[in-house]
Amino acid sequence: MPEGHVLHRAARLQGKRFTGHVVNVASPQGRFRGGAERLNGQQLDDIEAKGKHLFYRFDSGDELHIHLGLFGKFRVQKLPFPEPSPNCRVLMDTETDRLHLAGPNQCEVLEPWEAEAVRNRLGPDPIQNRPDGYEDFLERLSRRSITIGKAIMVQDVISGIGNIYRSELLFQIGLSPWTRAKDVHPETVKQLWEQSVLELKAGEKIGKIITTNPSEFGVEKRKDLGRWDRLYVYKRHGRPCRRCETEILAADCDGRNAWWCPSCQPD
DNA sequence: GTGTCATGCGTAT
DNA sequence: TACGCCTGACACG
Repeated sequence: MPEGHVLHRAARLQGKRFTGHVVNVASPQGRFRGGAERLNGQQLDDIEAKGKHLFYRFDSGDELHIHLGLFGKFRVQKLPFPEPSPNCRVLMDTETDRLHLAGPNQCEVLEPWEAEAVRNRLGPDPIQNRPDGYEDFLERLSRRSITIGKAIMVQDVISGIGNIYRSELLFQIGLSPWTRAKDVHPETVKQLWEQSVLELKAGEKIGKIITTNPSEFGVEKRKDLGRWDRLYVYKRHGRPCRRCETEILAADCDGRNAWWCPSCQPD
């Protein structure tokens, strides 16, 4: 169940094992017909993540486009390979390593221009953190007459943020999810962008979403935080705010729950 | 065993 | 706003 940090981490870790190798590609589940055969025997040149999307570039120019959706899961395996699960959509093998993918929302082979179109549609990615990232975000945001809580989940506005980061980032910068996107001051938008860069990069590094500060809990490292001490507001409705003790609220925001502190994040 | 929920997203109404 | 799609973990009987 991935937000952007998971895909960047996957690209980085899989890259170490698979790029530069000629790979065997198969689909035990059989729902990647035409794709597996087309990629089989090609060399994998590069893996790129943007937002929640992954692009595997092969030497013919073909790009394997994967979006995990809510359920998709990668497993990287080493010899001796275990039996693939029946719902395995893609198996990609080198001589020594195997990538096992199950349950993706999207899994398709694209021409380079098609893959480029997917990437161009997406808003700036905080983990890529390109120089024009903030301006691009601000510009895409200012066109939306929706709340900021909705807007940062729209992948065309900013890519990679999911439901956990939405609530956590807005709490961290003290912005109510119910503020209209157009009304957010550019300085606050900048803060939101910079906080996104910080948190998503941290998430990519450790492979977990942890937004709280360990020192607030009397421990040194994030990994020493208890399971329930890692987030400020996500799924903490009815519990006291970690900063001010006010009761955390939850409400549907664009079809999914958002959590916020009404005192730290006033409307 | 069955039911519910989840870090997502596209399409129809 | 509702539903379909993809799967696994967990709570409950």
